[in-house]
Amino acid sequence: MVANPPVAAPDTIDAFEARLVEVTPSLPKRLRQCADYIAANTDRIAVSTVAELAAGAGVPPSALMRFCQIIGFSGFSEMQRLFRDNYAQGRPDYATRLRNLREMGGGSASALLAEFVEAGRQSLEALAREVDEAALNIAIGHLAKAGLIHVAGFRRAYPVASYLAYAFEKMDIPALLHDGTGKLDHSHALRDGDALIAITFAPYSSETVALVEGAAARGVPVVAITDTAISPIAGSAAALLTVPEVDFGAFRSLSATLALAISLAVAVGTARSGDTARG
Amino acid sequence: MVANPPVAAPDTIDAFEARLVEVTPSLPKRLRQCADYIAANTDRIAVSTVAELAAGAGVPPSALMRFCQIIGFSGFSEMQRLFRDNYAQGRPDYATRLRNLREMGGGSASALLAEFVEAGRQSLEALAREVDEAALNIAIGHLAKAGLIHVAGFRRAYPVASYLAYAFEKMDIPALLHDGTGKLDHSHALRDGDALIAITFAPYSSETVALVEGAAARGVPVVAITDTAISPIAGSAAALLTVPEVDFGAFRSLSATLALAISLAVAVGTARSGDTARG
DNA sequence: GTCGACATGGAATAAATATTCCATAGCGGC
DNA sequence: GCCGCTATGGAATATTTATTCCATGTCGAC
Repeated sequence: MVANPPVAAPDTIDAFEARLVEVTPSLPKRLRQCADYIAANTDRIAVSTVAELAAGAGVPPSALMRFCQIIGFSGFSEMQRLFRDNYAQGRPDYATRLRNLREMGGGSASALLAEFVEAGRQSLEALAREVDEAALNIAIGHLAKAGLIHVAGFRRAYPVASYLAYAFEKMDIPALLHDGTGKLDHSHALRDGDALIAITFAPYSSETVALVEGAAARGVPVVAITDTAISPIAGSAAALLTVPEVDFGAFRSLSATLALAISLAVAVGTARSGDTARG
Repeated sequence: MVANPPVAAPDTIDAFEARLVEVTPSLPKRLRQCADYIAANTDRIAVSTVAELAAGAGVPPSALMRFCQIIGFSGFSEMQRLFRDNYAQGRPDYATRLRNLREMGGGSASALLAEFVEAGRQSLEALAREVDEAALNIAIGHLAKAGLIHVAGFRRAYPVASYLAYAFEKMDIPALLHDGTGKLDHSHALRDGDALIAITFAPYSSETVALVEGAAARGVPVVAITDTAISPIAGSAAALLTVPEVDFGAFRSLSATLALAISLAVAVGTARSGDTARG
């Protein structure tokens, strides 16, 4: 066979589909089957083997290999890589980003900004997709009927905590920000009927963990805003809200965390003013 | 090793997470790293190799294998099969999900969250489009050579200010957060060679405006992060960074402001460490 | 009907990937 | 400080999976 004209491999899903449409009409039977099956099952490419897809299409593996090459890939693996990379909605190509951060000398500040904007955007989208609505409603329930809402978050969680405290204050909801000023221990301020919102991300601050455990031990409900279900504060939480935030080493965008926090605050405000109006 | 008690391999994602939560606390260092990374990246399991995940977690592949077995799987492949099988249920794309959340109705937390997420996203996109690169570079220039960086922002700008202070601290850059604790006036701390980052939005806090004017009068360069070019601090600023933040209700998302702030901080950190290395 | 060009399937091979095993390092109890 | 345990990293091996190659089949042109 003469070498194909050097068709570049598609580097986006859109390019892939365009190429698929382009070549399909001229394909012989078996390759046509491949094209049809692949077109109808693009979502399986990332998680299947050649053998599985070939079986699904009703062709031998070698036919599928030829198909991949006709599309422009060197083989199946290259095609699969395209789909796997694109699947990682929420954190595409972490390695590239870290490199961008390191190579700031070469890049401009606005390139750096673009990276953080992108990280924030993806964090927000992931939050919308993955938010646990049930947990959110449970959290609101606890906070709406709390006497005093304690808010705790240190280090990188502190901006979130302070924003929550600000929002509660604006809405005339009794809230106390545990900020560690003067190394005072505010934990004695927790009383029956109160509630605690704790925000912490790995590496988890020991103050926050201790406060959460103290609250849980006293029966004060804890709303935990954290990164994973295995966070040390997850076990003590009455409502566990995990935030899928894209993280560059030390710096997380906080976009998703803040969006969740402010939604929570406003929902609590609404619930409370409803109660007040009614009562 | 004696055979483990026959722990059945989790057969759903939920069972997997439950098992993860159960075993994590008793895990030694390396295996804990596996658990943490896996918990934070469950979505990558289906499309990654052992080697990739192990690298992400910062452990050798054999550690990750042990981890899989502790969870109850025969090995990595079995764990991956669970995630690949569950992968098919295509996640709704962002637009669809957003619509679903919004349709939850007026006061619901989900609907609020959808609005705040969308506000944040639009703010970020607007920032990427409209950022004043020249001003950003000027700001970085001033901050990179400042002796001490003062950070001021009150009320709703305070989360941004505190995040900046945190970021600077992480990078060993001398910075002082003017937080108004104890109503002390830190303005006497401004010295020649310092710089000030001031963040304020309408209605502009008088403390911030006063601090900016004081700094400008002494020749201390001011980096202003604000909402419009007619902000009261715009006139005194050496570098004016306006952030097109979309408000929803009474609260601003801060997503764009934080993205800008963290970019600024990292750029300054890079510029400074470059100078140090060179000097 | 024969020839040639292309398509096809399957088996052989190459490559990637998972998995096991073992030597050693670290840590706690004595 | 020594002993025994567990954790660990890396290299060897097994397994799976992708890829190539070739013998055979199919179809159309003459």
